[in-house]
Amino acid sequence: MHRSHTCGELRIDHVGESTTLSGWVQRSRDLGGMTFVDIRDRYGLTQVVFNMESNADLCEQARKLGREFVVKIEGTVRERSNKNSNMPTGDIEIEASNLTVLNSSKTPPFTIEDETDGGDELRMKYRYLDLRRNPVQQSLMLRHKLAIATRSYLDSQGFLEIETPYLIKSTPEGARDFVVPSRMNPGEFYALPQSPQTFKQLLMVSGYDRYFQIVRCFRDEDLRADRQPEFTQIDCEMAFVEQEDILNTFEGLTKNLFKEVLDVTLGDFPRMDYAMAMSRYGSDKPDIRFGMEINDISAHAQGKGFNVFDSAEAILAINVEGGSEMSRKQLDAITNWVKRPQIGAKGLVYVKYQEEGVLKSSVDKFYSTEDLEEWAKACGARVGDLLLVLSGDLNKTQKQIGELRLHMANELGLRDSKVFAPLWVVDFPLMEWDEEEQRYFAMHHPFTSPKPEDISKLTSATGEVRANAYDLVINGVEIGGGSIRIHDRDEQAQVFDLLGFTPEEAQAQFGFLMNAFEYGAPPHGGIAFGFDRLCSLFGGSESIRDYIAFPKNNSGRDVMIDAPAKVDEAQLKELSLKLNLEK
RNA sequence: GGUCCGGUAGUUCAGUUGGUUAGAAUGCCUGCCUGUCACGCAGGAGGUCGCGAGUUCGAGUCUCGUCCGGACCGCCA
Repeated sequence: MHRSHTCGELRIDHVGESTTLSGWVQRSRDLGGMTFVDIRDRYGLTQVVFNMESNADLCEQARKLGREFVVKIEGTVRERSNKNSNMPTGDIEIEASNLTVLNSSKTPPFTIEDETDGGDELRMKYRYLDLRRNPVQQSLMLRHKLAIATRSYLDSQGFLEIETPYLIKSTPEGARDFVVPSRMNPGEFYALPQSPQTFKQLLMVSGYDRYFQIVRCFRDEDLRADRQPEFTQIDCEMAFVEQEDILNTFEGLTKNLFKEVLDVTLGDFPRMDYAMAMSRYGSDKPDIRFGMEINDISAHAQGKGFNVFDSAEAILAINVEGGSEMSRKQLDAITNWVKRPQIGAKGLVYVKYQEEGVLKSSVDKFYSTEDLEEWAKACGARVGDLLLVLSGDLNKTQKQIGELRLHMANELGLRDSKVFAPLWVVDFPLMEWDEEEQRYFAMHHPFTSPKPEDISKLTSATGEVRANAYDLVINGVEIGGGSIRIHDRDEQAQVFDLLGFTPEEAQAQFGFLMNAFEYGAPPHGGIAFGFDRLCSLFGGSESIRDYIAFPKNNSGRDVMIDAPAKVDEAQLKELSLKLNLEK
């Protein structure tokens, strides 16, 4: 037996008991006559004491222990004379009677502590050591709790977890596929699923009317802090439902997870249509933890001789409460921020509401105090506030000022990770026009149904058709998204047609689905939650990598195992593949 | 495909206008120390300044290229 207790469980009540602990040496303190060694496992930390007086040999052995040695300690639980209230086991210590080194360790390249001295790169290379650190273990435990709570809740609601294949077929729509060559079918490839979308719809056709799966998905696109090439979804689908049923069901799941895992009680989620989200927040995933909404002041700002505004399609402003004290330097910094290529604004106009009747702006030459008061009124600004104004093309300016809104909120500390503001964004457009390719693309995916009242516009005003699609947004993060699907063959064929598929292409790519619709497909719809993002939201971190045991780096590499890697010639030959590495 | 930031001791970083032997903290090693818990004290070892060219009397420092890491834009139905 290597242990009778974990390193996190012994308390004052255990005093006098004999115990066996196994774990890693966190740190040792050699005081000459006695040596303290802290032993760590994922449950906690326990102090072991060795004394020259009572057992000199053992104490000598203990002095030789290095960090991260794996040891087995046999001894007696004793009350400490000097207690440490900072640790749960701080009232007791183990007086060792025996010490076994189960394995030695090289000195790790970084310290295995909460505040490690290791940088990201090194920690990823030695991820197995990073995973020993308490904050990382806490993150993975949080992930586990969320997964268990999800399964438990959905099970209680009658959902079945059903696995779908990972080796499927590549499709042209959507993200790039990861592709897997087939040895037995030379020249042919599987693709890894971007989501189990079509399979879960087929399960609906098959009558499994409540399905879910915590499932890995794959997309061969560039990475971000919140985007990995393989990621996990809580993928769900229901039959015989309308949008309202889905929203209620998964609002229920979300509330339950917050209650179970964080003990946070959420009220009912507000609903906001896409058009309003864009006009008020400049984003389809608004952060509504704070106000600072976007105001259109075009009516007040045009026709006064300021050419930049007069020639703009839209003039949009946000009101930064209490911002009128900002220095020239601060305002210049904000101006530079919006002018960065990533934002791409040409410039920034500001108005400081300094006192009643005193408004100072960067465009005083063109606007009177009365004009500026009009703006302030339109934005609900009061004395002490600051207006920030961007102008230009409506869609672009909306997004830019939406970004500025988030930037200012970050600067002002308005985005508290302990506060949760969920909402449903609904009524997304069905399709978006792509200038480059001169065709429509499905905004959600091609299986999304149009709103019945907009179906008449499908061919005449395609871009105006709204979809039965919805996103769950929390704190400006898209946590989930879904739709009521098309379940009628002809309607699905029409949508493929609008997306530029020939009937033959549609049949070749998605014939299996459309054929299935001919055999009694029930009305159905669903949603998928980004599970990694949900974890990071619950854990209060920006990066999902903290919640993935073995994540990929910025370039999609696993630096620990050094993947991807070349395969040898024989392997290529077996797969009937030849490399063409010219650029 | 693009923009920006970074790469100096095991690690995290500093390094002025281009100028003597490249520093700090921490970790590591040695010694001392009986109540520490970031123990303390004393001493020591540890460097291809990512790599390659160039400018210069002289490059960690400037220029170009390249590799690696990070953030972002495009992309992500």
